[in-house]
Amino acid sequence: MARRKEFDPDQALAKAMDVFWRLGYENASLELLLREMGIAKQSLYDTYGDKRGLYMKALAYYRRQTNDGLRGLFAAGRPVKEVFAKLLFGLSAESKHQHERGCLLLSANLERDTSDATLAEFLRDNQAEVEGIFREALLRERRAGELSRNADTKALARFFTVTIQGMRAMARLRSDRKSLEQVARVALATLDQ
Amino acid sequence: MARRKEFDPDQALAKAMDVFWRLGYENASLELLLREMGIAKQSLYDTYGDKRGLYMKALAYYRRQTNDGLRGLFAAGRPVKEVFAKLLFGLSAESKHQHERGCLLLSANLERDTSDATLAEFLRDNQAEVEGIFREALLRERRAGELSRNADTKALARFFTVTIQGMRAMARLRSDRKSLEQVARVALATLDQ
DNA sequence: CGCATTTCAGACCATACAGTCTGGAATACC
DNA sequence: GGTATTCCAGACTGTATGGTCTGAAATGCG
Repeated sequence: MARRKEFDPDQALAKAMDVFWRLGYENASLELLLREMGIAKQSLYDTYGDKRGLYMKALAYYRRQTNDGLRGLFAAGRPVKEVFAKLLFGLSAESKHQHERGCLLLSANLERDTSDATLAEFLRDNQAEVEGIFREALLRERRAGELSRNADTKALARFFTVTIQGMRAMARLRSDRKSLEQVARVALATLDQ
Repeated sequence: MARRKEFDPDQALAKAMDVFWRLGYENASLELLLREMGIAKQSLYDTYGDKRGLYMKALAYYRRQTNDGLRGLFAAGRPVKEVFAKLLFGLSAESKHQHERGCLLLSANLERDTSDATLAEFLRDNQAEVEGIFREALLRERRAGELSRNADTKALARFFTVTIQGMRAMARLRSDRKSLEQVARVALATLDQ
């Protein structure tokens, strides 16, 4: 029988995610990844395949974490507008450091080679998932009569995923809470029709 | 005296911009740049400094072109909402190829190293410029009484720069005209208050 | 025409980096 | 305790890439 791994694959993956998040795929050198993960090169290749495999696993990890968080926010049964407000104002109030990191998946989308079909599919799927979370919450609210009967829940869900991405892009450049909150207020007003 | 350049620096720059636009900074190899620009390596270094210099000049070129276009759109004196509609629906109707290319400056923002102060400053400046164009148009409209007296022009201007960036991010992934138009409609509704 | 100067072309160099190989250490089972 | 198996560490390799150097060609002015 063999000896056990000396590191926790999930914990090391979290570290790798952190590096990719800070630096992007290209600028995250294997050397730095290994140092931050605290494992040997061979262990990385044994456990995650190659750099690309590690990257994809890190993206999946991030996605799961983020979307579970979203589901938690909307599950509480609070008014949807309140939850969106919490989301957008929460984003606005993040630290400069967090603003600069932005969203790992948004960065992945914009730095990716457009011919990378696997990654594109993964990101498309994620976008659909997020839209689905938003849409279900909006539908619940509409059924409960809290939202206008003819509100277009699909359009609104898409609109908010787009708005969040736009805000993340802006925040990465200009970590200015006031400006972000201005945008948030305008966006939230679309729910009062 | 010396001989003249055998190529048009501006035309070659446009070609370089095209390459960066398609592939991003990292993936645009010097070899490909030279091939597409149709010049020799030494000429590139003589004319543009180095790869980074060429990149920055290409970004500036793109910015000038894009923002001149924006100014032209808003200058015509048509109702601002109509112009924003033209902008957002125009974006929605672009080809898949155009959607995949997205916005060079948005990509630059998201693939950049966060410690790159020069590039950050350039992009911040551009964002302010775009917001300024939007804001002036909104102010004109408000003075003319076409827009609610207490409309927050600064907030609206920011909101639309954010929306466009979000839509560009989404379009890069999912070139789906209908979805984009849904988002555009929700966003445009913020102007009817 | 001839010279000074700049451009062009491509060989050349240094470096960074992903990925592989090798040898030794640790560990679980017999 | 011995042995098979897996892990760890780091040397090594091949390659791609940005950037420099050298020499030759072109060109404008005197």
